[in-house]
Amino acid sequence: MNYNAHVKPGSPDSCEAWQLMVQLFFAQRANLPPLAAELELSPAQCHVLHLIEPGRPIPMGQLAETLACHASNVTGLVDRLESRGLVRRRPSPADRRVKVLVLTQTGSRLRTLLLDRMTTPPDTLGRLSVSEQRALVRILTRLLE
Amino acid sequence: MNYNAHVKPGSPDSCEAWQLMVQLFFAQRANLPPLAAELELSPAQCHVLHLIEPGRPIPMGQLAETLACHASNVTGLVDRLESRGLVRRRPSPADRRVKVLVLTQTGSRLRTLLLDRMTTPPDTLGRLSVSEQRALVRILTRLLE
DNA sequence: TATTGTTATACTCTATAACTATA
DNA sequence: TATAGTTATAGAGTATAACAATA
Repeated sequence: MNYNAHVKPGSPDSCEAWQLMVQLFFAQRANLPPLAAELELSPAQCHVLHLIEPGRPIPMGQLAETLACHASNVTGLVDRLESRGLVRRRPSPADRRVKVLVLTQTGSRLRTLLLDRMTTPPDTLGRLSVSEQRALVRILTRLLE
Repeated sequence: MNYNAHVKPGSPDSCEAWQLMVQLFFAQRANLPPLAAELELSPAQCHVLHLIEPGRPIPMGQLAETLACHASNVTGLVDRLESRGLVRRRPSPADRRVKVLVLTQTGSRLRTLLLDRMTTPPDTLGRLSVSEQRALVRILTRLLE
């Protein structure tokens, strides 16, 4: 029998840190629906809007891959965003099978509003010292590499 | 005209830190469905399982509040978890309108498995120094207060 | 009367399978 | 043949409104 079967990789400190991250993730998960509803968006639509950067068309397939969902979902998701005038499908010049997504001006404005609301830090973050806030920025930057 | 209407509260550093957090949140949002599918759970069911701690019965209404969703969702969510033998509804002794949720032994084991997988830190976290990992633990702890 | 949870309904999200157009 | 996206279908997640049981 392999007694190491359930030994988790990672140092004790990194495990402890990630446990706290998971707490934050679930808290944020509950946070998104009400925030999205204020903008008359669903959480999934927020995710899509977050991923389409202004001036950076993205193929639908790449969106499906980043969302880790089936391509058929993206069709409906984009249908609804397009019917609201937030995004547009454009044929890709390189490969006529591919459709790329671009934000409309309305979509771009709503995206800015969304990100502005989402990235407003909670009060607890303001209670950290400036040096702690900078340490957090440095650490998170490396986590996202 | 109020030119401060769109000025975001929080120091520049805390805003920058929270922008990075939002990046992590969306990355994790895409991460959950495949992880949940391995355990034959949905993301929402994972959230519920995370919130029901073993030996700590929780009223359905409180679950709805923490999930920030309507009470009627919890009915269906719990229906499916109960039909799989993961949780049980129990009448509350204090108020007969209230039903509290408890994990079954199977549910408790699956919850442990879920949290174990979710809290396994990504490789990028292991690349931080031990002192950085400890700083992160200290900071996240205060964020969650 | 107010509150907890359920039911009925409608819409969105999601995966699977079959399809169309293009490569 | 293989790939990108769509359509059809079914099940899960979600909100609203009406309801039953209890407070």
